[in-house]
Amino acid sequence: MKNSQLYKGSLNTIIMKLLEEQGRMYGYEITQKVKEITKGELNITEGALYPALHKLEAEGLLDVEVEKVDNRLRKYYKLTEKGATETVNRLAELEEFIKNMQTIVNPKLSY
Amino acid sequence: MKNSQLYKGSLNTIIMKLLEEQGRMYGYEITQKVKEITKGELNITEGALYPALHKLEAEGLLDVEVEKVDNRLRKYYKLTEKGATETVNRLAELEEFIKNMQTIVNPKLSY
DNA sequence: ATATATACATAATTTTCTTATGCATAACAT
DNA sequence: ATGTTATGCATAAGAAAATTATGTATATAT
Repeated sequence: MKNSQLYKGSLNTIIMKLLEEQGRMYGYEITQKVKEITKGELNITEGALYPALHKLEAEGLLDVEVEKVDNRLRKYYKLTEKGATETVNRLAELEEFIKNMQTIVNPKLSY
Repeated sequence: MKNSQLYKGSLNTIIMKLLEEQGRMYGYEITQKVKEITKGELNITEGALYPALHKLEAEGLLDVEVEKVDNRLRKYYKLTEKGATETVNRLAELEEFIKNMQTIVNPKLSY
């Protein structure tokens, strides 16, 4: 990812959320999309991304379609049915996580 | 921590924030405080906490004072000057992280 | 020609956590 | 009195997830 180790553990959720929103994406596209959304702050490294995609596929949460565009290979990923269900859970967990972290950072705002 | 791996990488920031706020705390107290703040959702395990405290101390970010209370040992930790400075940076990173994650989860709300 | 962008992949290592275990005292319930 | 829960620290083995460093290959811009 980047310097801040806070992103550790959030990569799978990020991937799944983007796929839920975009329908289907290929690896490189995901890295660019995240960079764009976070204004360059979060850079997903290939060494983290590709193994993560492979694992999600192995778990049956993603499906792959290989296509050749401009003579270059692209592997398009999309959520399976199981993956879509799981995404809902992960996003709920993420919201809880964010809420908890905000409570820790700013205890005065939570009541 | 708990089930959700999202908390990976956030333990150091949590410890430092609490110490900034509370002045000084001992390990067990930190686990209880976090449990209380998050209404039982986040349980810091000893296997994660103590090595983290030792590392922060080794990095010169924390100081320790050992005290005996009720015939039981307590190791009170507090931020060093270096630790206090670093805490400011880590909290800024945390706020950026939260903002970025919220943007990813809910892109419509960011403009 | 050379660098940058696009597009995938994996291997070695590091970081961080979980799980399991160990020691010891205090408080509480039966 | 005896067992369980709470308090308080610690470390070791293993798993999970990342970083860093490579490797391959095509396209595009300078």
